[in-house]
Amino acid sequence: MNFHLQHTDPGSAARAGLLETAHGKIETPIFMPVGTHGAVRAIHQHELAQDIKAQIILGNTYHLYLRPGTEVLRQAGGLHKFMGWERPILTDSGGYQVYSLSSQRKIKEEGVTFQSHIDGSRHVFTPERAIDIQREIGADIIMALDECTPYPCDYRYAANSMQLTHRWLKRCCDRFDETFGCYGYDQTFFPIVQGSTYPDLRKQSAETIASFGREGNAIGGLSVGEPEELLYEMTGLVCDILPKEKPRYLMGVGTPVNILEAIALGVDMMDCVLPTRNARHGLLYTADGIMNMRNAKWKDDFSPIDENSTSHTSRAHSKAYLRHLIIAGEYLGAQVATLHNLCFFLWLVGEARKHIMAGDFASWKAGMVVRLNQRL
RNA sequence: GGGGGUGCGCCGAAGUUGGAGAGACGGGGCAGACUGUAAAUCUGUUGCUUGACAGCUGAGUAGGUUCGAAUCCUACCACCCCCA
Repeated sequence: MNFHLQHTDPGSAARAGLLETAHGKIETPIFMPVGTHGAVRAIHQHELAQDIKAQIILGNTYHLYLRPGTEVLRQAGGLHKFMGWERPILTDSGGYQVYSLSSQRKIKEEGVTFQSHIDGSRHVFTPERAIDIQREIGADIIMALDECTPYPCDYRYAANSMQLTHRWLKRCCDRFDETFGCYGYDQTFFPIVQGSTYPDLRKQSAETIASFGREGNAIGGLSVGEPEELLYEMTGLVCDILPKEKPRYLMGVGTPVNILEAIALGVDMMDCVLPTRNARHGLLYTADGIMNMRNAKWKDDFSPIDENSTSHTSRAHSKAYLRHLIIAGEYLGAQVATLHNLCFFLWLVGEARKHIMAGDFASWKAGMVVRLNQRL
């Protein structure tokens, strides 16, 4: 992997860069659609590439390990071939499931024991196993196994959890460094900063993670319900410590405003289920605010869903029609809405990048945030 | 034409040996939530008035019996079933 900064914004910590992976280049800052099971819900790979112009997508180690399983992925020649996606993929390690499936897992020094949400069977994820599975999935960027702490989280727990994540990181690195990609191309490995919402822990974690000297670094444990001020405070604090010349990935963020604020703080990569999940639930993001398509006020509004969208279906179909599809529970409603939201998120980071290159990101962002916060 | 049955909420549907229904449950409607996806999910609300307390109206229609009726009686109306 290779990363080089192309431009830094004079009015903020924002930067534009180019990330090169085994499956192609990524222009940063970038938003990465989430495709947990080897599919971005309601979107086909063709649309993902041609319409949305996604440059990289996510897969999930825990979910892909349970289904279809590493044996199938190996036979397929890796996730890229299995799903027919030739561009970069990043896999989350399962660390988020330590948080989201907290009721059915146990954390020990050795690793995490999960009870499958599918059939109740027990599975052990050690740091080594998480790396091995991600080798078999074949993602371009693979993540350390961490514990994504919940919010709120008491100091003592946050500190102990962070130390455990750091010890796991050492084991992940060792395993990664003594193994190779299964399919003839290189993979890269990102460690993850934790420390909950405690500045001293975040600082300690960021310094520890930076000391490992990996090719990129991630910030985890945020956007789990904490106030946005804390999200920004922790992100800014950590970005100031993580090396400038390496990509920074803020995990699980966020809303369009969150994304612009994070970019301003020096974040290069983000992912979030919000554009896809909310689309399925009828919530659309536009440059002029959010629209709840289920609201009765769209019932007879035959104007385009969003005349400025880069999504052709958002320009071709009316708000009234999309509302009808969503209210009627038609699959097409989820497809059109998801296509819309992802096109918007990719458009937004693309614009952010243009303005960073042009040197007027900060002022452009200030105006956009006001527009984005509107409710249509 | 004769016989039988049913009739309350936006819809379907509980409940009554006569004793306080704004009335389970489901659907629909309206609104909200969703941030490294156990989510095409979840939550609230859904007679009228009030910010709330509270009050008002309400069991097809009109009468009757009774201390008291959605529940019993009579007539009428509507719908369903059977016979002709």
